[in-house]
Amino acid sequence: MLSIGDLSKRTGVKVPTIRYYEQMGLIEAAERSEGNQRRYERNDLERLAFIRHARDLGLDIPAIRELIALSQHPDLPCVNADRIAADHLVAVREKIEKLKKLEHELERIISHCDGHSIEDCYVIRALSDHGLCEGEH
Amino acid sequence: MLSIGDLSKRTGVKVPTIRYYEQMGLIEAAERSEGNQRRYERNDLERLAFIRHARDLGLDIPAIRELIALSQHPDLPCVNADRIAADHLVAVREKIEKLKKLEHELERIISHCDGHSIEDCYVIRALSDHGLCEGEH
DNA sequence: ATAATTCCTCTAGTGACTAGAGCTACAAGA
DNA sequence: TCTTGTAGCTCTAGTCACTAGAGGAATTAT
Ligand SMILES: [Zn+2]
Ligand SMILES: [Zn+2]
Ligand SMILES: [Zn+2]
Ligand SMILES: [Zn+2]
Repeated sequence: MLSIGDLSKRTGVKVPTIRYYEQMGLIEAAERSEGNQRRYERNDLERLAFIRHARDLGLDIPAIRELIALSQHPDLPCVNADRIAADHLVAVREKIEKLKKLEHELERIISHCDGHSIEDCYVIRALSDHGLCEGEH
Repeated sequence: MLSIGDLSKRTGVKVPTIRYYEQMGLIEAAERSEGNQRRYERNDLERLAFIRHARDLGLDIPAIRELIALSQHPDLPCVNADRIAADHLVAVREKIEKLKKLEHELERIISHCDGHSIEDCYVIRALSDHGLCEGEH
């Protein structure tokens, strides 16, 4: 039987975050000690590691909730789980694309400034006028 | 004299967002009509376009506030403005790096699943065990 | 004059936590 | 056994950059 602090140390998930996940329905409400403190078992540890890993990979809470639900029906086909991952990959790629455009534009803007007065500053001028940009954002 | 709705249409910034920018101190409190409605002039339009463009480039509100303050001292050297842009570029690059790692890991995970049952699903297995990952996140 | 639209302020909600207040439970040492 | 210190509990509010909605007033068009 682990306290919430033990669980936290072993998974690297902070104590308030564990309580938050319980509130969000990712973790079942834990058993309680006589003094009303949460007590966890080994499978809670696995569940929490799963959640943490999914979060580290950028999945949001509704997606994780769905994956947990799916993982409890081992006989079902896994298309839905695969789709969640694939959709997330698409979203990640879109973010990368947007950020690359920003990176490109920022590089260009910064390199065009000679670093003298604000009056001539290309950074300020570029911000004032999107017409100076190469692409859209 | 423009109403807040006119300003919104010409800049593409939504009406509540304009009021929010005023509250955040990015725009000076506008003059009011007899009936207490905001009335804007041409230079408010430029200011708002500046803010919008800076936001589109991903700058946050404190950074924009600082850039606006700087832009009102044309004789000062522009190192601080350039630094804000450069710092932002660094942050953008860091985000891109993180997302590329995620992209790589997600691609790998998805391609390893044969798409049969949940029991064998590589997506679920990979989420359960970071040891199956190639990198850190 | 009336109706339709726009405007006002204020509050609360978003996502995924984090911080803090005020209180209680538990574990270890004297 | 008592005491102290750490860890736990609940509840509220704050983060960021907005967005949505309520309830009412002003403006514009017909
Ligand atoms: Zn400059
Ligand atoms: Zn631009
Ligand atoms: Zn699968
Ligand atoms: Zn991993």
